[in-house]
Amino acid sequence: MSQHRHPGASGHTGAVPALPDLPEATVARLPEYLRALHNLAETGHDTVSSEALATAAGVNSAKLRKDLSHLGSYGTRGVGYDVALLIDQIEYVLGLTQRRAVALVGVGNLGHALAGYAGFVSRGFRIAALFDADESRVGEEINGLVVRHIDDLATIAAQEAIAIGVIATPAPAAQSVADRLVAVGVTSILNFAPCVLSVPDGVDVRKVDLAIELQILSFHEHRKASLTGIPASGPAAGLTALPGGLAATGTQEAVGS
Amino acid sequence: MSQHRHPGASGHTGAVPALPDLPEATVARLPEYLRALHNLAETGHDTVSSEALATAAGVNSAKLRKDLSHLGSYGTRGVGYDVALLIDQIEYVLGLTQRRAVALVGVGNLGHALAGYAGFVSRGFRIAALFDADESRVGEEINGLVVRHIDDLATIAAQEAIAIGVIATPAPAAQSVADRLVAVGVTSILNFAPCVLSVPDGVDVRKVDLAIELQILSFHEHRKASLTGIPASGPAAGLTALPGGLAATGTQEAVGS
DNA sequence: TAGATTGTTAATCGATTAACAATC
DNA sequence: TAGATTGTTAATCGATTAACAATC
Repeated sequence: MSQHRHPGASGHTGAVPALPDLPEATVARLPEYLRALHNLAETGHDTVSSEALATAAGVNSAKLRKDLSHLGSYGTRGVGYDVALLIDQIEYVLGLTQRRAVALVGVGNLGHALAGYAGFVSRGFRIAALFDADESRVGEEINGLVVRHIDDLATIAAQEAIAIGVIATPAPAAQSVADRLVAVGVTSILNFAPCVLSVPDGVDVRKVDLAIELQILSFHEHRKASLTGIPASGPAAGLTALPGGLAATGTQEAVGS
Repeated sequence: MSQHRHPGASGHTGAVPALPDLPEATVARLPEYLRALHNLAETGHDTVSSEALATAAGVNSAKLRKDLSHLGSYGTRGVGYDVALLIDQIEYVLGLTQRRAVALVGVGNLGHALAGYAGFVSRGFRIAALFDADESRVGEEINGLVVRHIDDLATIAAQEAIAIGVIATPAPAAQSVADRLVAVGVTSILNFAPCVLSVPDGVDVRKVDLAIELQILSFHEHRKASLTGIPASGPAAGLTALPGGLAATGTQEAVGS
């Protein structure tokens, strides 16, 4: 991840070049492009067309070009995009030129797994501290890190310059944990607890609710069953031919592998 | 979860009433309303206004009323919504009147945690089978279920009427697992592997990528730092006052707790 | 030059929101 | 009836998409 001067920085007065005001939908797709680009780089490609990159990222090429156009113009007409340059660009925009420190709160079932998740480390982050409110878990070592008591959050947050807090506690504890994270200056929270968090302006919260994902899929199962006229309780309904046009959930489109 | 006849079922000819054609954005919010309604029911409320329910679900009331209007009219003007009735309604639409069987493939770090995740069971699902390709993991018992070899998928899928497949394998294995799931009739897949899956029309895929969530937060951290003129590497930037209008990420809005 | 592919335009589509008439 | 709150309308906003001029 080399530092890369941002080209959209015009006559801005701040000490740091302002980032382009990217649409949220674009921001959410940039990490997917980045992942696809790393795959391409590893397989020896140094140039890629919008069509090929779009396929690898599971979007259509018009959307990809539109998204990239918000970053500035980094393609070459008639040729495509330089893979290494585009990686640098996207990593710069996403703020991945520094490895951000993550604090994980709640080392139960899910928290344990997250603490050991290699993808966090390989994609730009550093798990800097683990916390729990349960004394019986404090002191346990997970993946080379010792679990601290949540009361030590302030001390450790200052030491480690925590940029992002991850909440993996039960729902009833989550708001209190969020309040503590905000109090020590954390302005980005990833919440795995199934509840709504109340935070001040300027704090970003993203929520991942595993049961909700299944419930959304359940709706589509139910809908497919009702369309084919097969009773919703019938087994093996999935083997029946379906009318087209149902595949897209807004999450992924079918693409050639 | 009582069976509830769907009111939007007009003169449809199929054996099962057709579901209303809900906007995807609405479908994605219904589970959040359902969770909030269950909380309300548990705390003794039998009626709720759109304003109160919206707050509990982290959306504004206009959006909530609009969403619910797609299901039909279940509120009473001047009074609000009947909590129990609305729970039945939403559970019906989401297809949660039956407990759907889930097959989980990949019992590594994350898969282990998912296999023990209580939220799946408490919110309408049944983990019916665990699979792995690694012989050393086959036979292990997790949460009362024995891990089977992925080659046994066809046999067990037929026995258990698997409705949803969850992929928690490393990325290189995910496409092959998806192909196998589709081959045995699974038409809904939740993918935790960081890669794009190629599936036929009629198969729904939702993707959860934990690193992508952090990268989106990283973008906003980077952006906040650039706006305040504080170098992106400076610690404790979060304690600085920020210009307003930055809180919403499209994922959650600030609400009173 | 001819072929390929980007970056941009403009049309379309879907989602959000405020306001308020309907109505309990 | 008066007050409260829904369901719907219409305006606005943001995202998607196809098409193609620009240009390598």
